Amino acid sequence: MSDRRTEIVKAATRVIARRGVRGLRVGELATEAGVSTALIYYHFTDRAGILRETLAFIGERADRYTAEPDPDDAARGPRAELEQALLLELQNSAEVRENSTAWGELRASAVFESSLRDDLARATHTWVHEIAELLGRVHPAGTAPAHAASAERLTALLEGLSIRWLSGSLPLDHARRLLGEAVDAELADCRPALR
Amino acid sequence: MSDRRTEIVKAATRVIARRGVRGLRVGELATEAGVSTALIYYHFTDRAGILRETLAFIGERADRYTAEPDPDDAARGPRAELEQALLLELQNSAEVRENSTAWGELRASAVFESSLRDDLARATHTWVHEIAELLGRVHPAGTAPAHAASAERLTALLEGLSIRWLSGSLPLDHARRLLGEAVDAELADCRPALR
DNA sequence: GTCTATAGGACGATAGAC
DNA sequence: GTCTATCGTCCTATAGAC
Repeated sequence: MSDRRTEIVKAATRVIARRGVRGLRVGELATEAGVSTALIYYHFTDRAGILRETLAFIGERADRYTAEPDPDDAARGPRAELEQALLLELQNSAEVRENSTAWGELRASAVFESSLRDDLARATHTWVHEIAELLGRVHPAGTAPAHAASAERLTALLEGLSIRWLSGSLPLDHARRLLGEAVDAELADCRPALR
Repeated sequence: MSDRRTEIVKAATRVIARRGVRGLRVGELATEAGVSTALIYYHFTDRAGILRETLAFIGERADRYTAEPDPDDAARGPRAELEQALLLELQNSAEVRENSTAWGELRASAVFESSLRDDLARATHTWVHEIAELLGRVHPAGTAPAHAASAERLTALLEGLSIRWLSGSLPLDHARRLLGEAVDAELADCRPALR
């Protein structure tokens, strides 16, 4: 991918984080990227093309967060790695906030645009799988299906807490605490056995 | 409120469930309601006015679901009432699906439109409070703060599972099972005591 | 590859008759 | 209260020069 294309995709991520997928205007994207609207159509054919590539970029970047743990966390063991992989997405840094916002928008848009659903389901599945694997390393006694279910609950909870945070219904530190407690509960493994 | 206004608000709920808050077109709403666009502006001033009243309607209707339990569930005790209050929102009936979709859109829109945030936070708080109260009746041994935290986790999880379902990343029966297990886990109360 | 300029259409909102 | 008709704006997409 050429540098220009990459620049435009990154600019699109910023605009989506600011205005939403459905608030993205090609003109505003052009200004953000410092190019003309015509150049954007030259590279991406149409608005749907911009969205498709940008959402793929967001999915990959979100994946990288969990797939490539911080070496410090890795050194502190799988438990720390797990907590970090989840809590990392509840942080008030510009990049994380941008990614969470864009990911939430991707999710919300897919409800009405079926063309996004396959990519989204795939990205979700990959993410859940990575968390399930971490759970397996923290808690080798548990079964694989139990870890899969825990991972699904934790990631869905994270998405729910994240959008509450971003929509102003839940302070960030409160969201982080709730998620931390949920991780503890999933690891406590005192729930009735597999149904 | 006049009959016509109510009709239009209900039509707007259907259009929002079909196209999203940001996909709502006044012309399409007019067709759906069987009136002219001019009449809509006569009743609601502008597009924002339509949205404001419709989102208030959605909030109230969602609230009614949990606030007015099915008499059968109430008779089977608070535990059944709690499970129903939560699982009720994961159902493939037209009305529930419509409400879940519209609620999710309201949530997602509030990330970018601060004018919606106050109403949304209030509605969320009311909902969490009702669930916390049910938890207190199921599990009188627990403390109020613990019930509040459980209610926040369960409702946030429900929102996360709901949008995964609606966006095609999670089958409905799977979502229902994950939520049921989470309810069991919150009631098992084996997590480390209040932090 | 990148620009300026603009065509063409969609949409929010209003005017004015009834 | 309700309609038909339309205005003005914003936005996607393209034409054509460099």
